[in-house]
Amino acid sequence: MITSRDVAKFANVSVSTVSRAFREDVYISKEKKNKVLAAASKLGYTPNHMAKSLKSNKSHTIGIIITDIENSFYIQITKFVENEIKKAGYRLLITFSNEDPERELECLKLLSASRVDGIIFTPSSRTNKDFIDKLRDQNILIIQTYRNLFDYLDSIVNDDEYGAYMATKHLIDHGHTQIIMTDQPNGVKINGYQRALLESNLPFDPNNIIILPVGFEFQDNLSKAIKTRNPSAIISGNNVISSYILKICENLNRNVPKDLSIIMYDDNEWISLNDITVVSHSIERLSQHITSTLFKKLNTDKQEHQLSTIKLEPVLIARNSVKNIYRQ
Amino acid sequence: MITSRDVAKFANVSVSTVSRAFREDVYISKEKKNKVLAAASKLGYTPNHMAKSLKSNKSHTIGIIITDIENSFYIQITKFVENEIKKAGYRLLITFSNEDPERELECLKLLSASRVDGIIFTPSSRTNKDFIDKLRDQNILIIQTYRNLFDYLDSIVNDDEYGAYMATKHLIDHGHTQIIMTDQPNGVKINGYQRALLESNLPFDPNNIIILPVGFEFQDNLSKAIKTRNPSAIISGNNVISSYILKICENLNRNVPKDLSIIMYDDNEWISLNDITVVSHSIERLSQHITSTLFKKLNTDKQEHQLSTIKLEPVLIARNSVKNIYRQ
DNA sequence: TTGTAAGCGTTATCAC
DNA sequence: GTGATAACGCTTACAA
Repeated sequence: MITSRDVAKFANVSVSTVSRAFREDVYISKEKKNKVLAAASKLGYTPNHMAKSLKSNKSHTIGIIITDIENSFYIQITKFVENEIKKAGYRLLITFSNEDPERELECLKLLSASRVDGIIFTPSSRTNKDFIDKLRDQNILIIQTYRNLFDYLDSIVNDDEYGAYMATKHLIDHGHTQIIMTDQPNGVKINGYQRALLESNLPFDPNNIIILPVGFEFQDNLSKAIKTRNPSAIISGNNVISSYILKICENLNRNVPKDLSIIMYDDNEWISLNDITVVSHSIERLSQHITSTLFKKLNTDKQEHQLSTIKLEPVLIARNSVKNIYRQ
Repeated sequence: MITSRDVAKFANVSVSTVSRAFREDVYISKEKKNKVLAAASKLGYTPNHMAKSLKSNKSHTIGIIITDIENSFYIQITKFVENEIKKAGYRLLITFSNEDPERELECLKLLSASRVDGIIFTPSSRTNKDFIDKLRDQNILIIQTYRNLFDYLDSIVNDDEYGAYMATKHLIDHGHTQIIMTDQPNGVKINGYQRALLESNLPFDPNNIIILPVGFEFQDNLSKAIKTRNPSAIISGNNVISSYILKICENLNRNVPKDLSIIMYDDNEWISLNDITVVSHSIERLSQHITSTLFKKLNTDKQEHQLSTIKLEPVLIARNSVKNIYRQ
């Protein structure tokens, strides 16, 4: 392994000079700096990030826990965030929890072991509260995105309640009354759904709600609900559920929007290509709020921190997956 | 920050005992181990990965450079690989090159600074050869996937040449002669395309080839080619190009497969939902070969290493995006 | 402006 | 089985 000592020897300087050559705002002559950099390049030396962090007690690393890698929404956010934090001289350590609290704990432990300066994550549940509190005690900044499950942590979420309200309202306005609402647990979409029904004096039927972790059971329940309850419309809680719905429609031979109207959550390329109406969140906006909140706190004293809970309003993009029943 | 010293003090043992409590196959009494672990848990201590690595000169980290995060193919592979290496006690450091050699170099430097034990990457070009050679000199294992651009590096690739041959042959067998072939630079698909034409005594027209980095210029050229050359079929080199093609078809009002037949590369959910014929690679198989190659080398002496170049055969999944011109 | 040396948190080595 | 201590590669007072 090439160390700063090797470079120092090669360039005929001390190790501290080598160290100085690799940082800004530090006293070093142009001449020596160039000499060191040339030697480093010749030897293929890169400063050891771990030794650096050990000394400075700052890893300059942000950890992110992605709950669901199949959901392109999270991937997009990760891409934006990585880009932003790289500009600020940080790196991103990406882990996958798969919406499983046990794996989430593993991720948290890995990030803790890596002594990350901050963690961005979508809590799968409140299961790991104790460990999260310990991390906070150790001055690790923790930001929740997408779901706000800990009221003492910063959060940047989409206003899903309002999104669901808009979607339900849009369907009601087009004459739908039998609407199935789907989502994963721990969401607030159902509240918006209920509110819209109430406002229009429509009955709320709990059998029209499918809230389950994604997986076979979800697909099965959904498929049965479509067959037996014969709804005129479905609202999909996220990208993964969306693909279930389209699969089921194909299997049951239901045409969208002739036999069944659909509104999905989280726009993407194939949803747009399939001309499906969505509740859309701006990924850029969400990502920007995440990184700006992160760096604001990272660069100020802990005493001055105040909780920031940001809720971003979605928009409804009307395409052609909702039938107007009144014009039948 | 909680260190092993804090835990040692709390549990009334030495730091060495704390260290021993956190590893297997080492002499320590059950009693002390439990005592230490309890203290650690109470204090919220996690061993500092960086200090450990610094000492052991092993980061137990594998780096991966994802060329294109928009391409779900790479995301799937990353997911599998992460899972596998985690089982082996390693962690995955994920970086994004965006097919840009300059960013690729940044990624390589970051991974080098992190002293990863191995790197999995799809080379964007041969631009960074010098730096890659330096990394190899420093005993960092480097594996190429998807593209084999360095003949002295291990590689696990799909047989794209054969895939393109199959796709072209399939189209020819269905009566197509005007076939546009698309891909990103540095690929070998064009060779398979040419071979299939040759075998069927069809002329090879270079104007039917669009090989460019993905982006606006690509879309523009492709759109023009479809309008002016009026091909009966297109082969898409990857997921990203695939979405361009569908967008263009929509804009130009070409129905698939009535007006234009399409074969895509790399199967995924929406391609399958849209009933499009694909050249498909098994992501599981590719990932397994990557991890098994990785660990085989990681666990043996460098002297015993021999180059492994694995080429995986794809399959053609015929769906309904190719018109049979003979049956017109 | 440059060099010397201590120390970051861990583990390996060696006593006990 | 357990504890003291040196060392990993780097940064940073402090000295020169």
